[in-house]
Amino acid sequence: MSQTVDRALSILPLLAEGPADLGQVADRLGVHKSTALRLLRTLHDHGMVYRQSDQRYRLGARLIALAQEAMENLDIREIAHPHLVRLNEQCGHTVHLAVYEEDEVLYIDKVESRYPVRMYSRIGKPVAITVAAVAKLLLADLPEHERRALAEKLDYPMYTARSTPHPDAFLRELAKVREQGWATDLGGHEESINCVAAPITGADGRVAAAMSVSAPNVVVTADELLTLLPLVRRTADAISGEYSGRNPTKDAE
Amino acid sequence: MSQTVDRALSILPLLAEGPADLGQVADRLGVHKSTALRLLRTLHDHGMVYRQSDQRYRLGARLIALAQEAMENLDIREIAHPHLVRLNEQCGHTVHLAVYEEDEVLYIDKVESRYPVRMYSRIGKPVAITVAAVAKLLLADLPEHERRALAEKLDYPMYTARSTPHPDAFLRELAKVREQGWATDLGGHEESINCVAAPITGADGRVAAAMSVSAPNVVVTADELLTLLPLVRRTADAISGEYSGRNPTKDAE
DNA sequence: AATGAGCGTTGCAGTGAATGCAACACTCCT
DNA sequence: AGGAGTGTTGCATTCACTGCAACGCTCATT
Repeated sequence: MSQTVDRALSILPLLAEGPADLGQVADRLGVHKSTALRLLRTLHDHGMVYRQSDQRYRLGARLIALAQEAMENLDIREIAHPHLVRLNEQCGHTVHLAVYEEDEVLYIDKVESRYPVRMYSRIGKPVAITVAAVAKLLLADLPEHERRALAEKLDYPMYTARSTPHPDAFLRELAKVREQGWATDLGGHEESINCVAAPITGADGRVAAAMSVSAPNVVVTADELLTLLPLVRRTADAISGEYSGRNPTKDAE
Repeated sequence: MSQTVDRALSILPLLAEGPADLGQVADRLGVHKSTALRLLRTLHDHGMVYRQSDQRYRLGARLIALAQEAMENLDIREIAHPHLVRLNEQCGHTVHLAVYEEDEVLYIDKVESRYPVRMYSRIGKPVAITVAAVAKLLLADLPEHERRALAEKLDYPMYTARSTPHPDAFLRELAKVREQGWATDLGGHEESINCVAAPITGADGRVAAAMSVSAPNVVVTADELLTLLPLVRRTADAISGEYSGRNPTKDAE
């Protein structure tokens, strides 16, 4: 809506790919160098971009700090964290918490596996939306038309042979997930990694977040992992209860 | 420099404090509601802010994702991480990695203590700049005038009785740190937590990052923690060597 | 039901802020 | 020295942003 701001903000994802100099930024924005310079200067004043010693620009520290605050303000995270830790203590595997927002699913918390073999993922990283178990739960709860529209719009990268190949398959999977109230990803993202996930619901019954337990084949088989499902669901329900205010929040934890 | 962008970016820290509605944003920016609306819309289109169900705005998922990418692009982090993990395995305490950028010091990596008592800190969070051991190292390396200017500009919150009280004390501490090549924080941020830190230098000899080991009194005394100093310095030097390209980067780790 | 307050939203006219240009400063090659 | 490639600045033009005022909507209140 606002041309100037639009252009300025377009610079950020561009720099996220890697540092760029003034000319490159101007080119990719399709504006004159001087225009790009002034936009970058404004971003710089706000700490959103940083000028490194070779004069090129990259994303700045303030951006990271802001994102940090943004995450801390997500109160579901606060509530869920101790539960995730407890679950991790019980099963030993990696535990994730994710939320959906505007066509993206994001990990917002993680408790690392206690086993030496860990999976790669990072808090703040967008999830592989077409295959991740948590993504399925979050998308399955969208209103019908929104879900369809999103499914059509997405890319369906074939991470592995078991990745969701196309919108139809995805929508069928979502229907199933919606039906059963939990989800899995059995090697759909990385060949040797399986996940089981359960939804966390708010006071209105909508799915507010999703959590999962992930483990590589070398540690437990998919079948063994599935035996954890009741535990995962109980944990998710406990978080739901607290989040929706059914259980009074306990100060001492 | 650019009014519109300036205003738009000013909205972000404002929302970082917590969700706000249109009127509040407009007031705090000192602009008309319609102006604020259009700025927010643009931010929204870029996923930088999110409109929650009660219509209020908060920071959005894209911001978090961008910050994530920004951190992954910091190659010093990539290089340092395995060293930090190894150090953690050796001593068991919390290990931090921090960088300085435009008047701020930011934690960019962290390996959690293996002891049950952990300290609070988060990747991406700005460091308590006047007391943290890593901050001292990073600031001690600034050019004289810049260091003075910054020292004058900072706030000096008295987190504890041992916090740095004022610019003079801070500058003296920085001089000492610069001299000895390592730094400590003995209860200056939290009464019961001590840190030892060492600098990581780049090819040009400047301090590019700093790392620290932190532990609460209940686990080890300050004196015991200080015995780890040689180990911390060796680790920092190893990272420095790799970062500055003196040691060829080993693919197999 | 009707009233009104408190929001967010939209069209519009005026104007000031952003734009692109061209000239300049600077560094790094050859 | 010359020249190519940067980033930077001043300036005139104009177009995009602004503030206003009117509208629509939801919620309380009577």
